Amino acid sequence: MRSVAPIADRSASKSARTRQRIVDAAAAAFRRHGYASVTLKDIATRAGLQAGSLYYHFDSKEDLIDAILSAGVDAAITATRDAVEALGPGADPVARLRAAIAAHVRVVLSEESHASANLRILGQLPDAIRERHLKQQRAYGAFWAALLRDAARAGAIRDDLDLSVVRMLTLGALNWTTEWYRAGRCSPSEVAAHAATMILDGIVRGASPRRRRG
Amino acid sequence: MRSVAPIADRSASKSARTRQRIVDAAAAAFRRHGYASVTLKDIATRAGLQAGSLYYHFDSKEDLIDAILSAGVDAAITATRDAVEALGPGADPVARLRAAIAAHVRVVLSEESHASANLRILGQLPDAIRERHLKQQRAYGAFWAALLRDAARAGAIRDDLDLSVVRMLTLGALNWTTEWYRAGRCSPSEVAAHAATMILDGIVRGASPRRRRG
DNA sequence: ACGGGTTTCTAACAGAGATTAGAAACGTGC
DNA sequence: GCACGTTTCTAATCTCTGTTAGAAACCCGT
Repeated sequence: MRSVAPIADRSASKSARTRQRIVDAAAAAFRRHGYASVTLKDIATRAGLQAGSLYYHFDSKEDLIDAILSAGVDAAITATRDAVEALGPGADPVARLRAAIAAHVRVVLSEESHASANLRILGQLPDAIRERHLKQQRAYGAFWAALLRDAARAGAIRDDLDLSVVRMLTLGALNWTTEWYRAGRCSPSEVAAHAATMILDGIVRGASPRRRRG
Repeated sequence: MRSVAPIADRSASKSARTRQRIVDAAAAAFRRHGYASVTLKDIATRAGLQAGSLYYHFDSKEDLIDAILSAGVDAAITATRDAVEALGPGADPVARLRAAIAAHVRVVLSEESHASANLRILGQLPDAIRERHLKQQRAYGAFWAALLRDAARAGAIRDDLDLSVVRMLTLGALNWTTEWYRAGRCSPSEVAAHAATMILDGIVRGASPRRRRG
């Protein structure tokens, strides 16, 4: 029997800790090599186990993927919403957008969260798995749509734009960072700042009024 | 023996035409399903052949991938450079950027070119294959770097930005369109226009001086 | 030290996919 | 109608991966 497997903390059962180790190993492998080239043997080795032992913790490879996908989107949702809400209820909608952009970049580039592995393999999953997680992703998309809508209603956004296209382009710029960002040359925060400037104010010289961060 | 296989046109040998059919089928499959979930049998079926017959035209699956990758980056390079050069030598550097953005989006969203398949599978390839094509991709990156550098030298770009970060964020926004764009709701040109506006001028209301297209 | 539940290992199986060799079919100039 | 080079098919091989069953090792309270 498999244990109930709550989120693993220090006091958790051995099983829960091993399970977490497996998820981490898998996420790390996926982040580096994509979905299909990673084998259960790879994951097990990284986690210090034999391939067959994974089946004590997960019913199948798909089950393992599911765990990572959920954790990843969850991390993004939580991080972004917290960052926005930390500004308080009456905050400037552009400042809220800036906070969301920064939070998204940070979580996507962090190694601990599984958001990066998530993005990396999203496009590679069999349709069956992807559909199982569509709802969660839609929720995240709706969150961003609301951010943009509020900003537009406040008159902060130019009115010649289709907000859903803007949203996809924005998230694209942010998500793609996982493909090229390597620690060292510049920090995730710097990337986030660049992204916010570019998306909100544009790269062309010529003052757009809002430049300071909230 | 395999024939020399030039680019296939109508007058080409039967072999060359079949080869092209295979490449097209493979690119279409990759664009839809990613790299590893596409089997040689799938590709062969789409091309109207048996799996084994592919080996008359390609030495291996990797060889086939290589053909698609080269064609894809080639298409992007050609399309973008042509669009920029069509503006003439003395064109406004921001207009050149706008043209490059539009051309990149168009080629990436076109079904015929293999650029979309290319992007889709880039992150999923075994390292060996990817490294073989790094040089070509670097060349494309250098082209964009030059576009941005010229614009910056002309004083058209705000000076608080790291241009290589801007470049990656920009290409990210454009490349990610392959993940969400579906024909119907709006045209690739509209997406391109939104991307250019967002990247160059920002989405926040408040006049940035350059809005008209070249 | 013992016993029972928990966790991991070992050694297999089944299926799929890339690849190959050789046979068949095709097409074309004579 | 034939011979020969080209193109495709068929059937088999070989390797790899997910998966499973059962044996071993581990852990811990008594």
